[in-house]
Amino acid sequence: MRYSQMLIRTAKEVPAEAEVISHQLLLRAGCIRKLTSGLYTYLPLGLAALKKMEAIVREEMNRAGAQELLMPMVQPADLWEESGRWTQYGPELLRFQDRHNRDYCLGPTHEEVITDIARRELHSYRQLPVNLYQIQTKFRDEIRPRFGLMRGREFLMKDAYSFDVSDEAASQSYQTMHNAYTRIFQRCGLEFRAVEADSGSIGGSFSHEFMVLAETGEDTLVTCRECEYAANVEKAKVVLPDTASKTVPATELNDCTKVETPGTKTVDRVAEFLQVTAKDVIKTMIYLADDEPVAVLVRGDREVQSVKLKKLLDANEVELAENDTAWKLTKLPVGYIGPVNIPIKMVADQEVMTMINAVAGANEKGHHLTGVNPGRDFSPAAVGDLRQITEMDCCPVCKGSLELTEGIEVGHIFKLGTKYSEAMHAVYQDQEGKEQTMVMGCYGIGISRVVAAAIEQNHDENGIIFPLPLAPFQVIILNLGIKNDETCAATEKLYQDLRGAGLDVLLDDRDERPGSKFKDADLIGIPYRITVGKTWEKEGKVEVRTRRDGSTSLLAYEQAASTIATMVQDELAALNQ
RNA sequence: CGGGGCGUAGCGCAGCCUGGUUAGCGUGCCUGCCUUGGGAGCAGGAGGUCGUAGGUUCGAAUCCUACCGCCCCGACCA
Repeated sequence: MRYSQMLIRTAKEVPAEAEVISHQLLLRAGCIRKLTSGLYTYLPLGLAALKKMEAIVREEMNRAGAQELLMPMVQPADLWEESGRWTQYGPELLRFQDRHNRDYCLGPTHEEVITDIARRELHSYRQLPVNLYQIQTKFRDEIRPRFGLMRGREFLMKDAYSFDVSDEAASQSYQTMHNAYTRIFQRCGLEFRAVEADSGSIGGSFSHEFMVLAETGEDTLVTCRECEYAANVEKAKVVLPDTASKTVPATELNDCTKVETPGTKTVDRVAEFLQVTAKDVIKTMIYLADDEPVAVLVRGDREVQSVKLKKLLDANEVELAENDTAWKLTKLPVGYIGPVNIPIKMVADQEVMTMINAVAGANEKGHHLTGVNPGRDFSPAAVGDLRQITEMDCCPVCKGSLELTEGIEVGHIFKLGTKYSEAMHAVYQDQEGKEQTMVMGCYGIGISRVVAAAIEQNHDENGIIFPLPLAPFQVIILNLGIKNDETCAATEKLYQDLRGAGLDVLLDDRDERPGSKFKDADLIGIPYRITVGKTWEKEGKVEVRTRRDGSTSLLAYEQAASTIATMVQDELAALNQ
């Protein structure tokens, strides 16, 4: 491609609307333009990167034995009613009607449609296993789209669905996809982790998220320094140290006593007032679980992990109640709520049950209780792992030390089980001719989000640093002697030679000053830059510069094309192990 | 859906409080000269329903009302 003919408009200034770096750089580099909130046009340069990612995914999915198909983006409501999700799915599902007043939605995901295909097309165990995938635009009406391509409403996704004869076979399919995903992100040249994850509203029994490590990630993951354990904090299991389960003789238990604690609405204030630590206080918070108030107990220095809470309560939605809401619903004094004789449903983090002679709210304004002992003074309706894991906790697998990192979720794989196949009657006949329900899995990759994540992870003050496999162009040639016919001929030949070698090349043949060309080349993040200018005129040499580390070397013009072609091919091959 | 902020040239902004020439600056764009290894310089030029609708007024980008759009916060807390 010739720069002079390509639609690339770069900008020096940072658009006011962009918050995160990938969004800023994608706009500045002329990769995307916003149409409206959460909706973006991919300009030629951005599309080129997107296509690179798409190709890698397609190649690896095919290698793993999956077959590509393409499903409609518009889906009829009746399929969603069959699965139960028409009512279950929230306002993220964009619903609308056609001219006949029939209900439809824009597909945020395609379980219903694929299961419909499966039940129509797959009837025998001989046809299984099958893994079908598509690369499609999805629409999710996010509450608050933000961060450009990271959380748009419309985005490009690869979604795959596997159908198996049994749970064991489904596990095999799951593992195949786990391996394929690992290869995909390795090939992209991204630093990533596969972590154990909560399976969320899609349902199912087991799932992993693939996280690109970047400071701006919306997710926090925990990894073990000693073993392979890695999990999303929403899921990461807290194990209590053995010492926590010791039994205490009844004589060491104090009586439960009410004390006056004016003006101590926070844990820290109470602890200070009563000369204890936050670890001695039971924190009681009022959550709304599907609009029902629930008291949640954690130790004073801990934080509730709402995803864990949601799971324990088997609720669709949990949120912390606003102060006045809590008061309206429970008539309990916020700041002085405690577990003893509490009139509403109560659940507790496992750790709370090991506390001895604790401090807790007395359910009376300005008063707390001391000498509170779980079991004797209160009994929660349920006890479980409810709190957020910390770096002070130990690995649930090997007891090693843990590290917390930020990550961007770019892939998610689920073992779905029979949730959809049962609801929608996707069955096959086994060897005995008996009807069996298919066991499903589903596997997504946010193609457009990977592009954003790649930039979040790979950039500097000068702009994007595209990893070679995702770069819209692998090489950019700068013609700095645009007025010199010989220089033009030389860049032209280099351009043709590199293209002949199978590389994606951008030839900057614009009549611009050198400074602009250097700046643009840096900003759009092309991994290799070849400069043909004075040094070529004088010595017959061209300069090759690596975008990532800025290292340069001079090559004899005659060797340049073959040398660079080899560099690019070697680098790609190394990632493609 | 609540709270806050912002809508003025492609982009970044000033002007608005205190209404009054032809609405301005930087950048980008066009033309010419000059320059050519890290976003040069000079000269000339094009480009605006001041988000939309209504109101107040002799007069509205400016004051009032409604609507629309965009951005940020509302996700570590008892």
